[in-house]
Amino acid sequence: MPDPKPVHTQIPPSQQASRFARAREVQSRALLEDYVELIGDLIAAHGEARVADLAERMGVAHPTATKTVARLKREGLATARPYRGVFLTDEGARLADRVRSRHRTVVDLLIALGVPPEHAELDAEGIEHHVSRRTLQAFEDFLVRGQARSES
Amino acid sequence: MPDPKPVHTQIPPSQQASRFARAREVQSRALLEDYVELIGDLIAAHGEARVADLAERMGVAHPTATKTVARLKREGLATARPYRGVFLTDEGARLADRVRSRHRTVVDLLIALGVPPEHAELDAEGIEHHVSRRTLQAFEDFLVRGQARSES
DNA sequence: TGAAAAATATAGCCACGGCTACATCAATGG
DNA sequence: CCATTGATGTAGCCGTGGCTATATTTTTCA
Repeated sequence: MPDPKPVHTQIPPSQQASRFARAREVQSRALLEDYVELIGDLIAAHGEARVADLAERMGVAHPTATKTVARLKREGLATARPYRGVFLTDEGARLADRVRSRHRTVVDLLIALGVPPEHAELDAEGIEHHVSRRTLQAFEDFLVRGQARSES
Repeated sequence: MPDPKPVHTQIPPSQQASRFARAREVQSRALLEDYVELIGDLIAAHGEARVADLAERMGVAHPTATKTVARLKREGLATARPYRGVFLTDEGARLADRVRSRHRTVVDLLIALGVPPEHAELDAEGIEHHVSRRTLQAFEDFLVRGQARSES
């Protein structure tokens, strides 16, 4: 039975607005993060990232992938020459590492909480982008605590 | 030091694509969920939900709120007559309850993991929409376990 | 009561992220 | 070696979700 208490109206409107604003801002970065991570993975696995592979793995048509790559270039995260593969800038590579690490932490946390692994992957794909540094730290601390306990 | 192992390329492309597809699908529902919850809160607090209040609390201009309300009507979640307030259909009200309850669970979980409350609210606003039934259940079970321990 | 103010609606713009259809380039193999 | 095929790029459409500017309706109060 859900508690009908109007949680949201108990805080100042401006504060609530800024929460939503942040969520929107995160959302606009999420796609770039996913692409950057995927590009990094493909380069590590095959030495290059082709637009066709990006499209297939993202589950979109290739013009969509091309467009997003253009945006990555605009944002200084990737480089690409026509009909050649896509590569990451230093900044893009750093972002890819952070994203990959955060992704793993989120998945590990969900699994530690009892979510089945495949399910954890599914949910993590959306959740991860909204996990701030501070929250990520809390996740890592929790995982370390759990590990210490299981080792004792 | 981030582990360079290409997690993402170790699974079949089609499976990876469906994860992203799901995340996109969730995203398209997220805004509706936020509005429905907010409308429910405003009605509970003030007896009605005005477009101006929705806009202020969502942190958008009011034409944006009007447009979203139109979409809520199309989706059968809300009703509204011009220059009158916005109200929820039965389906909208049920959704609002589910969303509100899930929101609280996510916030409680984050706090239980050591995230400062205000920070928990901030991150939860984005995370909650991606928490599936299965994962939500795991969160609730974890919270119950923690409560049982603190009571003993 | 009727004019000013506030709330709401409408029109039209933009960027993003999907898509299909079509054009162009590159790689392969007959 | 060049023609076909596959990969990539380009054009142009759509819906969403922002915005500003302007019209309209409702409310308020002098």
